Amino acid sequence: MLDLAVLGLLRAGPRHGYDLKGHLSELGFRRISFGSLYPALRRLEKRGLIIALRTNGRRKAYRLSEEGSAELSRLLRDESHPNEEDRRFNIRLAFFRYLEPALRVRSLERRRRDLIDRLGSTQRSLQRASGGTVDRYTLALMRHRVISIQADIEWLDELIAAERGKMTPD
Amino acid sequence: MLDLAVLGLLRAGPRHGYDLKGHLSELGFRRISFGSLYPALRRLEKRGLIIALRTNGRRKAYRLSEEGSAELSRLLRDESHPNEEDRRFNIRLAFFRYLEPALRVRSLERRRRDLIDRLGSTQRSLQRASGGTVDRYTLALMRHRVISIQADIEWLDELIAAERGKMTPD
DNA sequence: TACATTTATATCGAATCGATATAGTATTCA
DNA sequence: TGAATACTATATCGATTCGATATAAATGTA
Repeated sequence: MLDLAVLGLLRAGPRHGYDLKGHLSELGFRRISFGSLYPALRRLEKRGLIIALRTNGRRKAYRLSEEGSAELSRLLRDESHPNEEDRRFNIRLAFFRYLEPALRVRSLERRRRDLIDRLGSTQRSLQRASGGTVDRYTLALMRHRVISIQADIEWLDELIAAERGKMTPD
Repeated sequence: MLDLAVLGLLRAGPRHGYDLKGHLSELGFRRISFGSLYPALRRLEKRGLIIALRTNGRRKAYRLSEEGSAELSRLLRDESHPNEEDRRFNIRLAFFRYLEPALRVRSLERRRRDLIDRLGSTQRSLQRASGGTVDRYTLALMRHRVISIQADIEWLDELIAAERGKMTPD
């Protein structure tokens, strides 16, 4: 998942570790730690997906290689994750411009299906729980979760509509 | 974090691993894997916080010990996590009934402050980004994040109001 | 009876977290 | 000027968590 984020950021130009962390925070992925970021960079370098450009002093900038660019495309396209994690979808979305336009709607619709599933199961457990079995905090939590998922679905619908509008400008 | 969830669930009575996983899913924590759950159970058992009740066959049920109950209280009270993870707050909320009532509002207000901080920094990076530097997907992501955080804050305000209303029923 | 599904525990390597160490560079301000 | 403080930057460590997979008993069903 970090691999995806790192490759995505480097697509726009070379950056060093600390810099990447800053940009990840800006994008909303605040909780990615250096303890995963630096190992990820070495991992990607070893696989030849990124190339270290030694700059002044200790600072090491990395740039995306050809293979790295190909791997980024592959990760963005990747449909092997049914019921993908929220964070992973968000990262993919942040680099959607690097995904072939034709695959974008497909990807958004898959996400929509996942959320609809999740909404269903959350609503079912809420119904089971409403029979007086759970306390008010748990109930509040479950209700809020339903509302959040619904809001996410509506937002996705807007994204899908916008994407369709762009595809067939009639 | 899993420790908190496991202790919280066992507070209500003995359960075995698979059962715990099911209840965690019901509560909305769907992505907790057996690869973390079973090690967590052994960890907690070794610390004497839970006690294995060997039932029929391979099935192992666990019950909360006195020390486990104390540790649960400690974890629920715990204020050593500034800017706590979303999931962790949600787990704490799910077991709020085991937190001393006087500390509940405090805890909710701390969460509110965290979210206000987060809203501020998200809005600031959105503003920086609105200067035409980022693509529409990233922008959509950032805007949605702002709206989600605002919704979370409003929901928290309801919880706080309800909690206050319960405290001073005049 | 034979087969599939569900329940249940377990393990493994890899990824990630959270805390901490280290050190160079900038800023502040007495 | 020099000392203290904050920020930039990379790195490492142990513990936790993930995701995939293995195994097998119990249960459903054709």
